[in-house]
Amino acid sequence: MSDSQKKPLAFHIDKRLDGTMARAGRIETPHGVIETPAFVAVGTKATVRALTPDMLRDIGLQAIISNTYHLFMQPGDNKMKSMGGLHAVMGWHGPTMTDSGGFQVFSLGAGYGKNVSKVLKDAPAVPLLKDKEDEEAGKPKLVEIDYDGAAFKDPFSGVIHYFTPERSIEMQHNIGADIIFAFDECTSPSEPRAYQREALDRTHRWAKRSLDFHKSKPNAGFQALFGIVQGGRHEDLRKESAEAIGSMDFDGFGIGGSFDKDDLHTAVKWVNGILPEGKPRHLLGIGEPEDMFEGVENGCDTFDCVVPTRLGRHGTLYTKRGKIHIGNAKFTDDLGPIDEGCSCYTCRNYTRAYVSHLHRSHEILGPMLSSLHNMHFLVSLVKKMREAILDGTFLEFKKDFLSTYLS
RNA sequence: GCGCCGAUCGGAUAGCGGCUAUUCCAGGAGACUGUAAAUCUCCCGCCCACUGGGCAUCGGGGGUUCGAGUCCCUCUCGGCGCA
Repeated sequence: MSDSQKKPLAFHIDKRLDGTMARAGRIETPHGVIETPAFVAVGTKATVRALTPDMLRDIGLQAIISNTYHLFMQPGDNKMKSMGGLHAVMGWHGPTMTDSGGFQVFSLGAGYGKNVSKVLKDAPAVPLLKDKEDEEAGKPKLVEIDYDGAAFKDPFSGVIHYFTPERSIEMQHNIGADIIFAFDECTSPSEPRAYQREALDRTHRWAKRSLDFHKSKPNAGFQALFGIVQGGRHEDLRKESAEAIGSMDFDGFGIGGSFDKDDLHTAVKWVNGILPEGKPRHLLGIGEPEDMFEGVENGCDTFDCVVPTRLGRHGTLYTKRGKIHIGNAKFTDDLGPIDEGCSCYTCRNYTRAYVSHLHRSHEILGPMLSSLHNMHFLVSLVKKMREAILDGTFLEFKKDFLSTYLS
């Protein structure tokens, strides 16, 4: 096999779960295997906040996803390349991914300065449109989107940087992750259908351009490119996107954009019913336990989310009985572990009272121990989903876990 | 003893005649889903028929004024200076 034909990634399905779309598999990358389903840690600026690679490896984390936009801004994609690439600078020698910067089209654009999440809870469509008008009148955006790409304004220097699909892929080649993503437009859930329609065409054009550019470079031999399905909360757009993106020669797929909390599973099912079965599917930015159960059951293989580290830094910790605010007064005398029966470093060595004290006194170890616990919780949870698929008990596991967790 | 400063919500502060007394910290609670996030929001004198309203309040007392945390007098306490 010549270099140009060499595959940067292989995906094997070990087991499918009857009656569902769930599967357990293995993604083979140049830096190792990801056993799926798997939770991927978000390491935006080439660091998983407050956690070292050793800590991450010890809890069984398999892969880290970094961000092209943020690494371009600082320290620069060329600098990343000259420093030896993502794996070398981070000291993480396992599989890696980079997001294309498409999410920042949303978070720094339509979502800039607003209280809008990509996952909508109890979302009525009408008030959102009103909010949109109010917001548009006031705050400036940091992103302007056009046919070819998106112009990002550096919030500190005011300098404008123009991202095109080709530029995003070039930067991701410089950064050097094992799996990279096509440049897409992540739309705000508050955008009307007409806008979602328009943005979807743009995302599809950009996907093709990302793919063409990628395939023209030798990096295609050792970096895998995933295309991203969009379409918001609309069934026809989601299906159309899955058809369009799924028919292109990507190594795998990302499912992005905004969802309704209540029927995330439906949206995922529409898409995964169409995407080719033999390629991995990554559900972008989704990471709450209940959402990942739905994602796995409906055919997603990998997930990433900021939630374990962000919540950890902010003092919200996962337990089998739901989330707790460790800084609350009621925990200051609690000599139990964060989560009864948890085997993580934090729970093996420290009490709720101590972790509470660390947060209340703003000690850096508080966010560290909390992020570690949360990451262990989610990584282990998805790993258990994998085991439950392999031994055929996934649906029971899901029921048991959620009945306690959501009570 | 004399003189000069100062005393504001648990702590630190703003306020220099005009309506609901500022901000920070501490305290209480909440939010967070491809990270502009070690961030952000709300509460923090008392009471109620709590999308509002009532009553207090700026060391104590008295005064000037339509109106005083703000001006005057006095007392108490603290700091500094002089004896």
